[in-house]
Amino acid sequence: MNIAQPVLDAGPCQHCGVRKNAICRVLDVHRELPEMGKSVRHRHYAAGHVIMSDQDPVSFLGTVLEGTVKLEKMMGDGRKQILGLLFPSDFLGRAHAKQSPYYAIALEPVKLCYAEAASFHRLLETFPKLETSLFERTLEALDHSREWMMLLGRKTARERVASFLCLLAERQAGPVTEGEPASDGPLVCRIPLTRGDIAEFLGLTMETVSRQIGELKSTGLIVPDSTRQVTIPSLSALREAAEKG
Amino acid sequence: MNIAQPVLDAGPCQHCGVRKNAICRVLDVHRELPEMGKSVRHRHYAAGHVIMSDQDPVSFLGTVLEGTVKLEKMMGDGRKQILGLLFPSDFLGRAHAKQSPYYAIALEPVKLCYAEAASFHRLLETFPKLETSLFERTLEALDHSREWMMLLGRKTARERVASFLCLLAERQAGPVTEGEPASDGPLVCRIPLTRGDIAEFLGLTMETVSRQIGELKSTGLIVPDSTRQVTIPSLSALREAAEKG
DNA sequence: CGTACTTTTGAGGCGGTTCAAAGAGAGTGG
DNA sequence: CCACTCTCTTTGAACCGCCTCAAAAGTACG
Repeated sequence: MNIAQPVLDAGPCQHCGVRKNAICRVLDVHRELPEMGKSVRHRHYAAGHVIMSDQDPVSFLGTVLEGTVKLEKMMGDGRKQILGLLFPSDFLGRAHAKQSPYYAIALEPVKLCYAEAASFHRLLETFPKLETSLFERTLEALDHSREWMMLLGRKTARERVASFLCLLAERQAGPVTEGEPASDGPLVCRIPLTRGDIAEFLGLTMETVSRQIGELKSTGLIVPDSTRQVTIPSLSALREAAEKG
Repeated sequence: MNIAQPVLDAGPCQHCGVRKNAICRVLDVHRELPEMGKSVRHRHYAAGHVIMSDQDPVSFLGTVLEGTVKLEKMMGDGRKQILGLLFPSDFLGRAHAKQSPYYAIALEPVKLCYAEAASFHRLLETFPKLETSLFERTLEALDHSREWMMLLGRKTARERVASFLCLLAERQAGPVTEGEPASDGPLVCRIPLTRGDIAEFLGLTMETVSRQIGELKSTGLIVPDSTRQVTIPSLSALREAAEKG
C-alpha cells in the first residue's frame, strides 16, 4: 500500500491569478516559483496613493495584482503628462536604476506583489529567463510608448479619446488568445480615471475630453452607462475612429 | 631567450571607434570581443535609404557607427511621426521580434555594424551580459521615449524646438564624463534633419519649426551658421527655454 | 441635506495649421 | 562659370481646433 506523499508546497505564487500573464510566467512552477515566492510580499494602496515618487530611490519592484496605476511625469512648472497605465499583471518599477524617473500613483485601490530592490535583482541573477521575460516586457512598454508618441504628436482630440477607450477595452477584455478571432460584440468598459486624468494621458484638457466623449456618445460609437463606464457596441468601429478620425 | 609570442588577433572590433559607448562595451576585449567580431559585418547606406521597413521581417540588428538614423512610424492616411533618432554607438533593431514596428531611415550616409538576426540572438545567449547591456539600452530608450511624450503632450512649439536643439547638441558633444561639470561654452550644432523631419519629430509643421527657429535666432539663444548648422552660445540658457518657455 | 469634487456646457481667444508664394541653396549640365 | 532645376526654407495671411476662463449641473459621501 502506498504511503501518501506529502504535497510539496509550491508557495503562495502557485495559485496567483495574474501569474499566467506576469513576468514570472516563465518560471517553473515547482522548481523555481517557490524560490520567487520567498522573496515577495503583498501590499495594498488606497486610491490616490503615491506608490513611487520621482524623488525617492527605487526601493522595490513588482507586479500589479489588482487595480490600476498611472505613471506620471511632471515639469518644473506643474504641467503633467501620464506616460502609461499599469493594469493587473503589469510590471511596476525600473530595474537597473537607482531612481524612478516618474511617479506611480494608484488610480483605484491597488494590490501589489513586490520584492525589495536588492532581492529582486538577486532573483534576476538567479533566473536569467526572468530577466529575459522582463526585457521582453520592457520592449513591449517601449512599443506602447512609441504608439502613444504617434497619438500625442499627430492625432486629433477625437482620435485620441477613441484610442484611449480602445486601450481600456482591450486591456479589460484580457489578452487575445492565439488564433481566436476577437469577437466584436458589445463590450463594457470601466473608466478608472477622472476626465482630468484622461486629459493628462492624451495631452488635452479635461474640457476637450468631456466634449469629445460627448460627441462619441451622440454618434453612437459608445453608449453611456455612467460617467465612469461606457458600453462599446463595436470595438472595431471605435478603432476605426481612433485611426482615421 | 624568449620566443616572441604571436599577438592574438582581437578581431576588427578591438579598435572600433564607438565600442566604448556601444552595447559591446561590456565584452572582454580578448576573450569575448573576437567572438562577436566573427558575427558582424559593416554596411553603408546612402542618405534617404530605408534601412528597415515596418513591412519587412527583422533580418538583422546592429550598432550605428557613423551617421544619423530616424525611426519613423506612419499612419494609414500618411501622417508620420519620428519616434527617435539614432546616433553613432546607438543600437538599431528590435530584439525578440519578428517584425520591426517602424521604419528606420538614414538621414545622412550611415555606416552600420550588424549581425544577422539568428546569429545576433545566438550572441545574446552566449554572452548574457550582452543581453543585460541591451536591456539597459532599452530602458534608456524607454526613458527617452517617455521624455518625448512629455514634449509632445505638453510643451509649446518654442519649447519643443529648443528641446530638440538641446538633444542634438548634447549628443554631438558626446557622453558626459563622470564628475566633469559639463562646460557651458559655445557649442556648434549640426542639424542632420530637414525642417520637415524636425517637424515630424516634434509633432509640428515645418512652417512652425521654421518660424520658431527664426525666433530663437532673434532672441540670441542660437546663432545661425547656415540653415543646417547653428551655434549655441549657452546650452543652459537654451535648456531653460526648453523647459519653461 | 449639505459640502466638496467631478463633469458638463458655453463663449471667446490664441497657438499652431493650412494654403500660397517667394526666396535660398545645392547639384547638374551646357 | 553660369544658367537651370529641384528641393528645402522662409514668410505671409487666413482659418480652425483646442485651450482658457467661467459657471452651471451632476455625483459622491458624510
